[in-house]
Amino acid sequence: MPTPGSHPEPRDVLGYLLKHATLQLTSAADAGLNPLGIDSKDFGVLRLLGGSEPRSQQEIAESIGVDRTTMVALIDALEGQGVVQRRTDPRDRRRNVVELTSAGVDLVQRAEKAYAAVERGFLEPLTAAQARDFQRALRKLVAQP
Amino acid sequence: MPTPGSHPEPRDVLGYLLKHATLQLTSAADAGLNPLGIDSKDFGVLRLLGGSEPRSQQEIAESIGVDRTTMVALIDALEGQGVVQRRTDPRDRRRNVVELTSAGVDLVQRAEKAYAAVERGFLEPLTAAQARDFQRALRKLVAQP
DNA sequence: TATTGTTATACTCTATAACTATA
DNA sequence: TATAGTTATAGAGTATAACAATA
Repeated sequence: MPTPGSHPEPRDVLGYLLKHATLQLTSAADAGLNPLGIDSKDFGVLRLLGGSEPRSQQEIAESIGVDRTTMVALIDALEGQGVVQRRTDPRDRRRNVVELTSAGVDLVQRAEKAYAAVERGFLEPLTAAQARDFQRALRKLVAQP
Repeated sequence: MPTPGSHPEPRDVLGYLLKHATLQLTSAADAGLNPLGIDSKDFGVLRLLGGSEPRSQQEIAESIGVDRTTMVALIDALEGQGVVQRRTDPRDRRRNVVELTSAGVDLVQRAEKAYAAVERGFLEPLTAAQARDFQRALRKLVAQP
C-alpha cells in the first residue's frame, strides 16, 4: 500500500494490475484448454458458434475484434481439427457460414466446463460476494463509451 | 445478463471483460500521455526511475516484465528525448544505471498527473467505494502464485 | 566461467493491399 | 461498384543467440 505522499509502487497502478490479471487468466485458460487441443482464442470463436444464430466469418471476426483476414487462419485450424465446417450461404454465395460439427458441439461443452473451472480457480482468492461485485464492476467499466 | 440455462454472452466471460478493460485503459493512458511525448510503456519505466533507488537496465526490465534486449530500445528512445541518462555503475562497470535527468523528473511529475486523471476517468462509472473494492480485489487476484 | 549491455536475427501476431467470386 | 473470403506481404513487438566488456 502506498505511503501518503510517496510514489505509488508500480504494482499498485491500475494499468499494471489489469494487465497482469489478464495475462494470468489468459495463460491459465490456455493451459486448461490445452488438453482439448484449443487455446483461449479458439474458445472465443467456438463459444460464439455455440450460440443460437449461425454467423459468417466476418461477423465472427467483428465479435471477437480481429480482422477478417485473421479469421481465415483461425477457421482453417478449427476446420482442420474437424470441429467446425464452412458452408456457403445459399442466400449470398459470397458468405461462408461457419457451423459446429457434432464433434465441435461436444468440444464446446467440454471447453465450457474446463474454462469455468479455470475462472473459479482464478477467482478463488475472493469470497463469492467479492467475486460477484468484481465482475459487476468490470462490466460497468467495459460498458463505457 | 445471461438467461438461466442459456450460453453466456461472450461479453460476460471474465477473460473478455478483463482483456477489454485492459485495452480501454491502456489506450486511454496512451492518449493522455501522448501530449507529453511518451506512451504507457515509457511511463512504466519512468515512474520506476522516479522511485528511491537507482536501477540498472536489467532490473528495470525485470520489474516491467520484458527482456533486457527489449529494454535497450526503450532506454535509447528515452535517452534520445533527454529525459533519462545512462551512467556506468562505478562499482560494476558492466552495469548501466539509468537515471532521470532534471527534464525527466519534471516529465514524470506531469505524467503522474496525466495518468491519474486517466485512471479517474476510467473508474468514473463506479462509486468511490466500488472503485476501492475493485482495486482491492484486483490486487488479491494478481498476488496469486 | 558468469553476467550486463548490445546487436543481429527470427518468430509471432496482426493488419493492409490486392485478387476472385459473387452481389 | 461494393462486399466476403482469400492470399501475399509488411509492420509492430518481442524473444533467442551471439558478441564485447567486465566481473
